[in-house]
Amino acid sequence: MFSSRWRFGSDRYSEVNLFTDPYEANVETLSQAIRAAASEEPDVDGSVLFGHLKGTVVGLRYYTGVVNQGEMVGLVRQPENPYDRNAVMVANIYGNQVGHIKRELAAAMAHVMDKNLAKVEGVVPSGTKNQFTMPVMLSFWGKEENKNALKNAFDNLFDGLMESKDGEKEAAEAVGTPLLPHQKQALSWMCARENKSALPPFWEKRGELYYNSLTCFSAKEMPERIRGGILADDMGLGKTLTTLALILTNFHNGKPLPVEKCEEHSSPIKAKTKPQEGSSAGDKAEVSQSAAGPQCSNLPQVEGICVNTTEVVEIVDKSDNSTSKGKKKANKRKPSKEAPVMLEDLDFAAALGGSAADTGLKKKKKTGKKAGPTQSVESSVIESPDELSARTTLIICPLSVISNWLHQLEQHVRSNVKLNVYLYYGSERNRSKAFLSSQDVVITTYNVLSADSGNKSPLHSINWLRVVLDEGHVVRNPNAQMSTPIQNSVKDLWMLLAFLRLKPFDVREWWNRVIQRPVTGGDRAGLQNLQTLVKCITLRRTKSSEVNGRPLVSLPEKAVSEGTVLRNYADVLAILMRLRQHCCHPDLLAKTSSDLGAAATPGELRERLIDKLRLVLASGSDEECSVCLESVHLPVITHCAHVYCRPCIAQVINTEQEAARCPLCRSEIKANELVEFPQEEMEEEKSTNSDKWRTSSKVQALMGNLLRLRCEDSSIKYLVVSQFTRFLSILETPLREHGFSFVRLDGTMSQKKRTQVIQEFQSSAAGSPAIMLLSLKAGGVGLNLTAASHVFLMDPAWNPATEEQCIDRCHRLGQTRKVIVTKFIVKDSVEENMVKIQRQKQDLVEKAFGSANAERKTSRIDDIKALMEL
DNA sequence: ACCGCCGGGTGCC
DNA sequence: ACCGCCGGGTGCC
Repeated sequence: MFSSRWRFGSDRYSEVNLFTDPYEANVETLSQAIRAAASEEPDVDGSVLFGHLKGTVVGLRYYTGVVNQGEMVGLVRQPENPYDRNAVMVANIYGNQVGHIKRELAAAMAHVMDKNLAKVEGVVPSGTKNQFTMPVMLSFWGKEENKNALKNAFDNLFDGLMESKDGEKEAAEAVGTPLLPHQKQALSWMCARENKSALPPFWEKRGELYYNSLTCFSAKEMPERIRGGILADDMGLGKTLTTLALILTNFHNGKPLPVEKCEEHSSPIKAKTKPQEGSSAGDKAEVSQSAAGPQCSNLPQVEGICVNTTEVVEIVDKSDNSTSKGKKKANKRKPSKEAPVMLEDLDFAAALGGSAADTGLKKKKKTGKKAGPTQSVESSVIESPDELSARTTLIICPLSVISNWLHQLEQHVRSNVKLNVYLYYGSERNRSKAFLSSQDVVITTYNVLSADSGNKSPLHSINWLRVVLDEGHVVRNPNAQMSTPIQNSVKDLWMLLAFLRLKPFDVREWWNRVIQRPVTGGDRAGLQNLQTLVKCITLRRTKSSEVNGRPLVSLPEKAVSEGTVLRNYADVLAILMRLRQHCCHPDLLAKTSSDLGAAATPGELRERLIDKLRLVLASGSDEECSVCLESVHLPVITHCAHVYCRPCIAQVINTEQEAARCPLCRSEIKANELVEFPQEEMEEEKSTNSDKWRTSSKVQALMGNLLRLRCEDSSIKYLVVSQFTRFLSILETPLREHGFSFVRLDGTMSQKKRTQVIQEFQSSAAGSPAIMLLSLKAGGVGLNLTAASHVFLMDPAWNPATEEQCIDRCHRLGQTRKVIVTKFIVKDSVEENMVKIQRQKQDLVEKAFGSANAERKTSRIDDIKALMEL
């Protein structure tokens, strides 16, 4: 037999036996009791409203009890329930069972109800006709002194729910840009990470002790809670915007940053690189009046640690695969259904923490601290001015992204919102602690941070509200030696965890013993633990992630902004290509819109990819396919702007069963997204660009040589070789002008035409062509051009072997003369570096004979590094 | 429940 | 295949 107690209203009705006789006389009594309870002030005994929580009633189909919209329901503990000793039964006002509180929530409520921490009321706001589940709004009432105990109980019991990553949160009004769904998710998650104070991963409460299930360590004191996390989204998903939204939305306990609004349309951002003249009194004027100190009594105040923070958000670009690509298995329990619970739970926590909880005021006349009815919530949170220290968010980032932060602040903060932003940079930076801590945002760089170390540094002595580490991978252990990428990643991770002060892994020894060594030793459990750990504190989405069944970003963005300069090396190639073209002749520069970064529509993207492809193809250049290592055949370009032979990349896509990735940058690639060069444009390309002919230094150098040599010996024949067929076209003009007879051989010609041209050139008859304009990669092996004894290489190739081959076409059996090769290299240009690289390659081939081909795989990227002198 | 979750059937391209 | 993927069975506490 169940004996249950209504925990409703006043104590008079606290003991009602629901189950002895549910359908008889008691019904009347019970409903009367409930009505009486509802009409009565529940706080006659001094109870206050702790907060609201939205829950779910499940199992409706098993019971007959019905509820009307807006009706109250009874919540009855069922400690004897054979399925769950935490069960909380839901009954309508007649005492008929409606269903049960969903299991996870019931666990929390059972604790609260059994410990008598609060009385719980339930109202069903909607969905009363639902077949399976219905929502229920729960409110918690209790004695002021129980508030903290209740909060702790919920924090721990909701540990699992809290980490739900599926909830969304709207940004504060001050954020002018609407957030995308995945950004709202990130905001929700970041707020939760900051506001909640659940136990860190692997910690649980066992009786009076706190126990770590990994280290088997137990402590009387609660382990320090970690209030930050790692937002490890892919590039281009809006980490900066989301972080700005966080700064404005979650000033404290889920409340937005109190910001001053001004009428005029002045720039909201006052990023002051120059220190303010005048005294600290002048500095004080920067503090807006409504900038009340937060209630930070429950925030840990730690002194003397390198980075002194209460709340930390880390932003890294890509967490390493070893940690983020966890086995699906570990994903077993994803409480997505609980998302609304979590959101409500946030409000609940805010209500618990807030001294003048607005929800409370609505229903109750609040006793004690009297808040005037016209007083706004913002003005009611003003606290002592010495708490100002926790107002400021410190953003640390590489120098190169400072402008991005400032720009995004400008762009996304409403223009009528006055946000104090200070750029803590440059020798004249204002080091006043009072000034800095009066700012809303202080931005600085890692270099300034390390230069500013020591006691005098304000960066280290201010109690920041939160610290944001942008490009977190920059934070590295300075003692770290070169090691494998995986080991480095695990080390990086340790740095981040230590920064977050995740006990006990902030102590290196524990980290090594429990995580690092097992993981590097290939221990499965170790890896599992690492994954669990990272998953607890990390939110990571890729561009292929989906929100509500839709991809995070539309296609064009996917190809854009993918990675660093070297990773997106097609851009570098394109630039180098232009430099090389410019060395030959200014008109070679294809007139392209070319900036891949600005493509807005798939159509535009395609246009730009074709432009890029045009650059690469610009005549038989020796660009090679990274798959087959030969020059590209049937070239296609991926959305990440890398060029391959179509058959090669098709094979890659077919071989990788799941999502195929670009061999160069690991972006996801799809067969139907490969862009090829449209045939018509190929022709059109040829005809354009011949308005006015002009010369170039290489043209003049070549003509000078030819004219001089013609005087010396008119019987010599010449090969003029370039990678750029358009350059060959340009050369035709002065050759004709000076009466040279020439032929041309390039890759576009049919086999028949080639044979004809070669025969013409090889002929020793009088009037036969003296010059062949030859595209570097034209023609196959076996091309016999022994008639030529002088080769002009107009532009250097990446691979010396390509040039070698070309020279060999005339330097072969049948050649009677000494072959002379002339290379034209523009001084102080990219070409000089290319020649250097060619020499190094030659050396390499000579030293490591046979292994040259294996080396070639990575060589192009290394070439670029060398060219850039990286 | 127009879901999520589970476990069985199944398996190149 | 000690997988992934598919589709059917299923569903509170």
